[in-house]
Amino acid sequence: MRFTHALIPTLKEAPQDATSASHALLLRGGYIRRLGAGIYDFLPLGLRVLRKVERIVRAEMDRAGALEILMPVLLPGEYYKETGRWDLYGDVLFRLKDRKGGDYNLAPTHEEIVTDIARREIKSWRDMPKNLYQIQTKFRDEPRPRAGLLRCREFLMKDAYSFDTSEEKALASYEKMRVAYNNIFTRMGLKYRMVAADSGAMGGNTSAEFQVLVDSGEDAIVACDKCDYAANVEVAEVKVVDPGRRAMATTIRMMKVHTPGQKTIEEVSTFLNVKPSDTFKSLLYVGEGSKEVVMALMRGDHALNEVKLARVLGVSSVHLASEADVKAATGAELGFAGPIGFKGKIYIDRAAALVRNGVSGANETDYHLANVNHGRDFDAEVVDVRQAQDGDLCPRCEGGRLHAYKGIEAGHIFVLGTHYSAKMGATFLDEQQQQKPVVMGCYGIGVSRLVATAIEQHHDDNGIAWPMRVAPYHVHICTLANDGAVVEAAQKLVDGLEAEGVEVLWDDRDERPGVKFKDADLLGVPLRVTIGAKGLAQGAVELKPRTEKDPKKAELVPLDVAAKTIADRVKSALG
RNA sequence: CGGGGCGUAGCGCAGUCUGGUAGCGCACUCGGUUCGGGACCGAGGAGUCGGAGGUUCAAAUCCUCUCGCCCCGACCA
Repeated sequence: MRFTHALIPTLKEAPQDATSASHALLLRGGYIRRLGAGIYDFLPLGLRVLRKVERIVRAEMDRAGALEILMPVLLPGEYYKETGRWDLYGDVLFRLKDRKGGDYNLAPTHEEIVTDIARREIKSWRDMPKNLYQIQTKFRDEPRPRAGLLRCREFLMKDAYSFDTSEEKALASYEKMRVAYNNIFTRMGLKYRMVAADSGAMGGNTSAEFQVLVDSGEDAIVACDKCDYAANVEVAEVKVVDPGRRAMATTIRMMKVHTPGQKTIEEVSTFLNVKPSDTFKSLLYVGEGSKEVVMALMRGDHALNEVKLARVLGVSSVHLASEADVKAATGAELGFAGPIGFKGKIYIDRAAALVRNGVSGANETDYHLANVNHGRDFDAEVVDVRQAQDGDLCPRCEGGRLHAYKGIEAGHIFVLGTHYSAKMGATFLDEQQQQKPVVMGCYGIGVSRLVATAIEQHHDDNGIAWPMRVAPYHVHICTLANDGAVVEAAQKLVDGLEAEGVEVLWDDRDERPGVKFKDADLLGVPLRVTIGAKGLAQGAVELKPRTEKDPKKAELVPLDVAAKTIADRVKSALG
């Protein structure tokens, strides 16, 4: 493709509202344009990348035995009403009416629709296992679309659904998808971890997320450096470590200390010259739908995991008590809450329960208590509500340590069980002629999100650096002059490469070299070939991988073998 | 939904406080000189100042309403 025939509107400056790297580079490189909040046009280059991601996903799904279908985006409202998600989904669901006033919604996901297919077409145990998938647009009226393609209101997703006769068989289908997903992320050239995840509102039990590791990621995950344990911090297990101070005398008298204005753990521990791990952090929480303020006591240097606390309380979610509630519950300003004298229910984290002679708030403004001991000075229910953090011992192996990573969720696989099939009457007859609900699994990959994710992981100050398999073109040729020899050499190389199946972008614009190099770096095609008088004088073209930072490090490739050499380089990168 | 910010040419911005007939850089068009990491000179084209209403002799600027967008939080199969 000649640059002058293409539509690649690059920008020197990123639009001001693009804050993430992928968003800014996709806009600057002329890959996408914004049409509205969370709604984007894919320009030719962007579509090429999207199609490449799709191709990889499709190939692995097909290889895993899944069958591609296409379900509509415009859905009669009855299906979501049938499972209750018409209401459950709330404002995230795009709803509309047809001319007769009938309810419709745009598909945010397709469990209902695929389950409808199953209940009509899958009748016998002989019909399973089956796995149906599609690559289709999804619509979600997100509370807050952001970061370009990372969180859109309209986006492209691959969603697959497995149907089995039993929980065990469903696990086998799930396992197949796990393998396929690993293949997909590996083929895309991404660094990722499969992590244990919260199943959330999907229902079901077994689930794992595929997190692409990038510093700008929104999800916090921990992974062991020794074994394969990895989890979203929302669900990460923690190992209780006995600080070895249990034997320490607990006979030291508790005493009140004046700590004017010292509110945070850091301030208090510095002020009293004690380690944060020898203090208690008293957090006041309110469960969803409750008015009761409860106290969660953490070791000073530990963080609380709200998902775990919600589970302990048996509620869907928890939130920190308001400042007014804290004052009412403790009779003190924020920062001086403590277990002693607290009227409400107290939960203490397992690690905090081991603290000896610790410091806690006194429930009195400007005062703390020293030499506080659980069991001696106050009672509390011992629970696990701690959030895993970097450096923790691995809960699964001996000696491994957890490291914290930031990730972007690019895929999620679930065993759904019979949640939808039971509700919608998707049943089959088993060998004993028993009518049973099919056991389902669902497996999603954010295809358009993956485009952005790949950039988040593969870019530098100058632009994108695509992995070969998802790059819009394999080779970017920059001709530095419009004279006969250069153009002739370029045309020959383009022909030679294309004959080998290599995708070539030829910057034939009448621009200065600097402009072409800057744009080449911005677009991020993996291999750049420079053809100019300098190289041609030596009978060669210059080859430079996008990832090579030093502009002088180009490799001279003799003209007569250039097509073959470069094509081989591309093929080896494509595997 | 709570908090903050922004809407002026395709992009980045100034002008708004203190009302006086819209400007800069890049991009674009034409002419010329250049040509190995975002060249230079000259001449141009391009704007309902987000929208509606109001105040005023006069509104990008002041007032009211409204729409949109971004960020933080809440939320996120």
